[in-house]
Amino acid sequence: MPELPEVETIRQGLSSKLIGKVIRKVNIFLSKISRNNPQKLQCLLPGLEIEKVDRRGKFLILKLKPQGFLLFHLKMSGQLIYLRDNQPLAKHTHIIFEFTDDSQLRYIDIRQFGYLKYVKSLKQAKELSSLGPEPLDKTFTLLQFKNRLAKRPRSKIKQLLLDQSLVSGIGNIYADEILFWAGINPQRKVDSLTETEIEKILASAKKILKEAIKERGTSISLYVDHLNKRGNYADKLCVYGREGLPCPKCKTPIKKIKLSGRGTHYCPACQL
DNA sequence: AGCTGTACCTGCAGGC
DNA sequence: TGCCTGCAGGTACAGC
Repeated sequence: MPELPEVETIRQGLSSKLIGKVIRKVNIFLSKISRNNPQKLQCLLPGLEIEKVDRRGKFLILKLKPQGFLLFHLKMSGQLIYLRDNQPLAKHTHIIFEFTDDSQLRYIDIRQFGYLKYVKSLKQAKELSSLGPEPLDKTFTLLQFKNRLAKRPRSKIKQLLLDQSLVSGIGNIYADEILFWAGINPQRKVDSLTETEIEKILASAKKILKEAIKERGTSISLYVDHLNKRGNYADKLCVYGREGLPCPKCKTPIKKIKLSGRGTHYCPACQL
């Protein structure tokens, strides 16, 4: 479910709640969610303090004091919910972090694809080292984007927007929306794109991701923030999930195709 | 190297 | 009502 704007919304929310909290106890109900030995993790975490809440691509990172990091990947259906006190267990609650002030952080995941991993140093996290640049980073420029795309000239543009090693954080919803705003057909091969078109795609990516963060993410079905609240960007989607509905620009019905295994939505008239 | 299909899970919508 | 199929915001891996 969560792409960059959703994970960023959760990061901001958790940052306002978790900094300074000290872990008292960790309950792991479904051991496969933990990439570390669950018993070891349950021994190691109590007493550590949350120093900072970061995000890299679609990873959420809790920086711990005096040392260590907790990495979360929410994959399709993971949720991180903060609670002031003990509450009835939601179905599919797999991990509970209890803090010394009795508040809790719960990891909930219907499809069980997501995971948690503890590392002493971020250098040990190979899933982070293979990530491409942050699209909203000021240092991510047209030149850099162009050079990265140029390494895969025969690939389809949508496939590359989804490739986390090329640029991190974009998923299926925002890839479709980005290409709509750029007026580019998702099936276009990179070597057919002009410099102006690549520039439009980059500008569109920055604009849409920023707007989606402002709207606190997109809730189609499962996504909620750290307080169980839905995001508002679903109302602003132009193509994703709108097969057969009129294009907001030209009223042509939105088309849905399958592209590298993913549902792909676009306007056949506006996106050339 | 880079593509495709499959696997990992549960839940839901749609067709019959 | 219920059974069956396909699909879902992600990614890793096998096999070509």
